[in-house]
Amino acid sequence: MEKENPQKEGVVGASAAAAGLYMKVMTDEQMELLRRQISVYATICEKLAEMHKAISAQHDLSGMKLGALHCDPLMAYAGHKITARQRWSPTPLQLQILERIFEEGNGTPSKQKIKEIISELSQHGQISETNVYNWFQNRRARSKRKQSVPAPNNMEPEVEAETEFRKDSTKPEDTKFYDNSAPRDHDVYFPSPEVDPDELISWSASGSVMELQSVPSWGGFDVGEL
Amino acid sequence: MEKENPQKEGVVGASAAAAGLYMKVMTDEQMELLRRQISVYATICEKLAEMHKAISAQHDLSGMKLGALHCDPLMAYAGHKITARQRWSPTPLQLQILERIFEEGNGTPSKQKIKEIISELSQHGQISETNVYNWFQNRRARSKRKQSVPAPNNMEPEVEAETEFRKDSTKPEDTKFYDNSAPRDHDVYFPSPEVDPDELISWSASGSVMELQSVPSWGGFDVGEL
DNA sequence: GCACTATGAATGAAGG
DNA sequence: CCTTCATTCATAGTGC
Repeated sequence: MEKENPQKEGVVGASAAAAGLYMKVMTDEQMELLRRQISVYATICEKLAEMHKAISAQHDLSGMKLGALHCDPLMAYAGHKITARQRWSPTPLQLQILERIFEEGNGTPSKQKIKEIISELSQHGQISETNVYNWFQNRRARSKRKQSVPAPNNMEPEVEAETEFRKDSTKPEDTKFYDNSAPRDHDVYFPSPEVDPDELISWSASGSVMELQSVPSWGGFDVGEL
Repeated sequence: MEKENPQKEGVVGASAAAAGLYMKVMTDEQMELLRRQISVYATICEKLAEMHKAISAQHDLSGMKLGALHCDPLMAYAGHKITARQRWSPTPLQLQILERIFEEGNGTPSKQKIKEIISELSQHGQISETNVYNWFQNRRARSKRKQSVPAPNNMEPEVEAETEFRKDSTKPEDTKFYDNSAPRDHDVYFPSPEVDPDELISWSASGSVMELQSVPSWGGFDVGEL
């Protein structure tokens, strides 16, 4: 309730930036893409969980009906939970394709194009033309707003006390910035759960998990701790 | 404090975008996003390690409790509290102003109004246009709903169990793509729709975790430029 | 501590 | 295209 310390946050951010702690170049698009990718990762993880459960079940009972029973919590993914969702939502794969097409500079979603896209996307799940159309519309509008970040010429020497205001102005259109109540600085990047490094080493040695995507930018972070 | 005209920034941003090369230092916002994502990543790693361990152990001991124990948290990984990501919350003062504006019959929060509101609210704490926008949107939707709900008398008994119990609160942030997609093939995120437990065992035994799935989409990760 | 609630935020869809 | 609505997700705060 006492989150009335916006100014402070701004100062902190400024000092941190000045320290060169997180000076990274990355566009919003890239950020978004990264987010999507990791999202896929999360999904995969869940899927793995399901598999694991299946394996476990296999050891006990070889019955096939176990599928429904054991994966009950995960049935959400399996699909049809009683009634169909009223709202369409792209599957990760579809999303991938859509993103790709979107980035291809094919800014104009023409009817013809949509038809093609549809035929491709329908391979990965149910989809309709309106879905695609809407998606592109929304995507475009969104990315338009996303473009509002620190303007380049903001790198003026005077970055002192004015920082908070500058921040405000740097994200005019859309800022899902949740400072306001961020007394702590950005020292803690991620929780780094109590994972035994040994375990991680075991699998990381046999199969390179983390490297598969090879996100160079991550090098700037303490990912090595993982 | 309108000395900072958001519009000005917008123009600047536009020109930068027009240049087609909007390289910029990461904002706190971006930083937050990235941190969060990495957090998820870290969590996933942990879970993967656990699972791997569980599976390995299972080969030796027939005890199922181990597997179950490890599996549960895996599915519930969604609980990822990740890092402290504070979402914006209006300060009491801001809230007052917002409420007042809302009651003023200013039911339609147009872009221009938002800008005005912003410049006023920013004096009392960090805030962005999106925050204001969302606030009004939510506010309106909420009051609208509150009105229709208290009259269930005439309402037809919606026997839809569709509203599933979301109390499980263990929903991953990425479950947005529930289903709705493929009754016939929901291999959405995975190359193989119906995964054979046998295959899983094979890879789990070999140790290479990520290779098995060979997520095609990931190959397209266009972050090479990053 | 876990479950519930309130609410900020994301996004698909519709309207103009 | 741009704006708006509706639905849903995620999380912070709160009560058991």
